[in-house]
Amino acid sequence: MSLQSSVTQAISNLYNQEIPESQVQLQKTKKEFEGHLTLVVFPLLKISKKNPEQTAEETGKYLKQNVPAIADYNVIKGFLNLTISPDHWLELLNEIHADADYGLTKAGENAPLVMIEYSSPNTNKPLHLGHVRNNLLGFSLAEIMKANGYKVVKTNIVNDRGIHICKSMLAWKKWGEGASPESTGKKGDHLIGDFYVLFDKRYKEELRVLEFQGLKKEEAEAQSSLMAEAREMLRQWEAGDPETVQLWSMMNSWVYSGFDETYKRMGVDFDKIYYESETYLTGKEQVMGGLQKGIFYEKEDGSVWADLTADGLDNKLLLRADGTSVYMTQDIGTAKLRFDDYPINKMVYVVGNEQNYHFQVLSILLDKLGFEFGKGLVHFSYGMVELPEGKMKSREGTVVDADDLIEEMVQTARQTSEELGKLDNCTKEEADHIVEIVGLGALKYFILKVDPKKNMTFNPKESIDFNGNTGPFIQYTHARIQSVLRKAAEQGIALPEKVQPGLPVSTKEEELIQSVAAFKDIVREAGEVYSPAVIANYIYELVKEYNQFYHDFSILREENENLKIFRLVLSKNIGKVIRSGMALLGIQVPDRM
RNA sequence: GGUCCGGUAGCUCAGCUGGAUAGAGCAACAGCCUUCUAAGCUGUGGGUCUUGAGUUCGAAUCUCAACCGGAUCACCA
Repeated sequence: MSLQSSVTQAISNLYNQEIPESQVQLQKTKKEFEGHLTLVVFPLLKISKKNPEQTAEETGKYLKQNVPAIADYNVIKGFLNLTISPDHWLELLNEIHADADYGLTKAGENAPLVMIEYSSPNTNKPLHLGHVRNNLLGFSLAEIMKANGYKVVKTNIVNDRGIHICKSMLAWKKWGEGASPESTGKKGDHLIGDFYVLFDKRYKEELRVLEFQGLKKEEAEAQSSLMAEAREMLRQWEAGDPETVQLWSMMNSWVYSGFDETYKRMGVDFDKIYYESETYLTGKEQVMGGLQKGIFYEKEDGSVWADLTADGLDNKLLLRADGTSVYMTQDIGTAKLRFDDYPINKMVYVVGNEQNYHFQVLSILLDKLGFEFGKGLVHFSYGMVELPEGKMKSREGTVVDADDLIEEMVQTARQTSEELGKLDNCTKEEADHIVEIVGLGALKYFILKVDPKKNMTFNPKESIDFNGNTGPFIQYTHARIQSVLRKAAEQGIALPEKVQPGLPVSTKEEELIQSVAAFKDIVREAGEVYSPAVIANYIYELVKEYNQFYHDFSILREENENLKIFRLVLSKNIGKVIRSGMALLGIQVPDRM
C-alpha cells in the first residue's frame, strides 16, 4: 500500500472524511529537518477543524501506530515529518535490485502507438547545431515514450524538393560539373552545401551588377538570369524531365550518405523516412477532397483556402492559384500517408518554436479532415540555439556545423583524457571508444539538460566543460561504480539476490535509496511533459548524491560483511539507474574511463 | 498592433500541479591525492526570483497590468 493511501486512510479514520489521494502532499523532507517524507497539513485543516500542530500530531501518531513502514514522526509548524523504518528502505532496494529494467515499462500488444517526427533536414546543406538539438531531443523523446510503454515509430520527413535544391544543382552544372564526393574527398552533404553557398555568392554578384546599372533591388531580383534558370530547373523537375531528375537523385544520394554518417555518429536513427517529393501530391488530393466536402473554399483566382476564423485564427492558403502546393499542403499529405502506413494513436512533431503557428493550424486542419490524431497532435516545440555573438546566420558564416562540432568535442575529450592519464592502460581501440562516448556524451547532455522550450546559448569554446553538471561527470561516476563492482568480484564477493534486513543503514544511504526509487516517477513525468531535461537533471542530482556518499563511506573496506554487500548492491543499482537514465537520453556510459 | 514563449547569483541553468531559510555548476578564494578512479570531495563569498498590484494562513510558482528579450502573424519551407 502506498504511503499516500495510508494517509488518506488515516484522515478518514481520524476525521470521518474521505479525501482524494491527490490532495495528499507528500514531499521529500528538507535536509535541515529530521525525516524522509513531509506531509503538508495545511490543506487538511478544513477537514480536521483543528490547528496545524494538532492535526499534524494526530495524523503522525496514527501513522506511526498503524503503518509499519513509518518508524517515527515529528511536527514543525504545519509540517509533519515522517521517518521511514530502515527495513522498509531495504525492502525497497530489494525490489529495485530484483527488477532488471527498473522504472522502464515495456510496450504490450495493445500499447498505443506514437509516431515521432524529428530531424527533417533540407537536402541542400549539411546538418548544423539547430539540427543537433532537434535530433537529440527527438531520439531521446522516443526512448522516453518507449519507457512509458508506448510503441514508437521514429520518422523523418526529408525536404528533398524545391527551389533550394535546384540552386545547388544549377551551381554544380555551371561551375563544378564532374565534382563528386569521391573526386573531392568531401562528405556528400558538405559538397552540396558548398554549391548552394556558391550559387548564393554568384547570385549576389549578379544583383550587384544589375543594381549598378541603375535597377532597383526588386527589379534586379526579377531580372536575375541565375534565379530564372533555377526556377526553370524546378519546372523541369516537376515536369519529370529525365536529365534533371537524374541529376537531382544523384545529388540527393550524395547528401543522404553524408547525413547517414552524421546520424550514425550521433547515434540516432529512424524506422521510416518520408520524402516530400513523394508526399506533396497526396497533400493536394487531400485538400481537393476537403474542398469537395465543403471544409475548404476556393477563391476566384482558383486558390484554395481554409477559413479558421471560427477557431480564432486567420484564413490559410492551401493551394496556390496555379495549383502548386505549399508547406501546409505537404504536411497534410505526409500525415495521410503515415496514417495509411501505421495505426497512429498519437503524433509528435519535433520542430522548432518558430513554427508554433503552423502546427496550431495543422492540428485544426487534420482534425477537420478527420484524422484521429489531429486534435491531439503534439508539437514538441523547442527554442533556438544561439551563439554568444547572437543567432547563427548562414549568410555570415556563423553556422556551427554538426560534423565539425562533434569532431571538436571528441578531440577535446581525447586531449583532456590524455592530460589526466585516463587512457594510459587502454588499448587504442578502447581509448578511441571511450573518447567517442565521452565527447558525444558531453555534447548531448549539455543540450538535453536545458528545458527544450527555452532558447539556449551555446558557446563552443567555453560552454562545454567536463566538470560539474555534465555528461562526462555522470559517465565518470558510472565508470567508478563499475570499477568497485569489478574489484568486489575479484575479491570473490558475490552479490546476493536480496540484502538481509536489520542493517545499520545510515541516513545518507536511505536518501540514496529514496532517490533511486524516484526514477520510476521521473520517467513517467518526463513522458508527460515531453522533456528529456527532467531525466537529465534527475540523474545529475542522483550522481552528485552518490559521489558524496562515495567519498564519505568505505564500500570495499567496510568491516561488516553484510553492510559491505548492502553498499555494493546499492552502488550496483545506482549504476543501473544511471545507465537506464542516460540511455533515455541516448547517451552511452562507459565501464571505465 | 494580435497571438505565443521566455526574464531566477557575474555566466550557464534547476526549482514553477502554491509550502519551511530560493538551489546546482562554472568563474573567484581556501582546503583535501601512501585509503575502492582528484573528470572528484569539503568550505567561503555571491540574490529586490524584471517591476507593481491581487488571490492566499503561505507566492519564484497562480491572476492581472507594465517593462525587457525572442518567435510568429508569407501564394518561403
